[in-house]
Amino acid sequence: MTAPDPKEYFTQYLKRNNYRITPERFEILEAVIHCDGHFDADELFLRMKNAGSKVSRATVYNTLDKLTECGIVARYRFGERLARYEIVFGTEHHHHVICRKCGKIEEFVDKRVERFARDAAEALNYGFEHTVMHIYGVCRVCRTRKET
Amino acid sequence: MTAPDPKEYFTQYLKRNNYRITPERFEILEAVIHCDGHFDADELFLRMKNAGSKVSRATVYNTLDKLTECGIVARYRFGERLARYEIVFGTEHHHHVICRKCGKIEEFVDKRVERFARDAAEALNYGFEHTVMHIYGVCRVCRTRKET
DNA sequence: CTCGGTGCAAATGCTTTGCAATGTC
DNA sequence: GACATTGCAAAGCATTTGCACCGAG
Repeated sequence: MTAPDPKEYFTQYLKRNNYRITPERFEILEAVIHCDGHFDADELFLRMKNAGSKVSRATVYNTLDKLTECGIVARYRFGERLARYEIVFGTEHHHHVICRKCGKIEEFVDKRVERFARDAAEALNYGFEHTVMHIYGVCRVCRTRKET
Repeated sequence: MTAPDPKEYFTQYLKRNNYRITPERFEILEAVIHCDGHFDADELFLRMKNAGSKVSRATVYNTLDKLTECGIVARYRFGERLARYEIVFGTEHHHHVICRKCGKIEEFVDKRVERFARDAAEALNYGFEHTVMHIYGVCRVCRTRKET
């Protein structure tokens, strides 16, 4: 059901929408594939720059938009101003638990979340697309340091 | 269980944390109480300014932080850079369904969501604080206009 | 050859900060 | 009186944009 390879999938997506196939776009996709966990746009840009890439910040932002549009990566806002990204191509749909003290983010998968979301969307007559659930709390480590 | 009046509650909160009781803070709380639905910081600032208030933007931001900390208002990021706020004092805990085309935001209450979030947090050994669920879809109106 | 894409730097927009003046405790 | 809070303007930060050049189709 999902294409076997994100590069292949991205190529199809670009063609289907009459976007151009450029080396920069694939260089960025390659870098994204090698990120694990969450990353932000500037972090990705700097990592690529340090690795000798010549792509510009603007192109990184532009390409992350395209990758988000086609569902290869997901964009999150964890109550911050900056956007965080994550590859979701070929992975199971999951949600996040965030520590309000140290910012650590953990993931969990539970099919029920999507069911709730779908029910709510239908009840309000929306065509469901996707849902984001963030759970905020304080992790075990931060709770044992007992200040504030 | 909740205090009867947000002003009273805010006063207690400020005292408890050795923050000062200033007229600006209560002027802002008053304005927040008269907002219905979601609003952003600048919108609130401008509304107050037009109504003749002398409070500064900085104080509006500062006070919204305090109101968020003590749970009188909630701060959301609906995938945008700006933060949106809403009074939640004395209201039922609810979630949001957002139209990806026109940006309309509707609310829904589902007790299962919070129960579920609590379980998930505990399973990962987090002290649960709160949860945010955003559901993205396309509203009835936007679906009937059938272009992209 | 035509436009969409790129790199750069400057601009934008939301939010925060520095600092001197003010007002709460 | 001490020090948190205020107002103002300037700074900050993530992101977007304008524009001249480049290269994919």
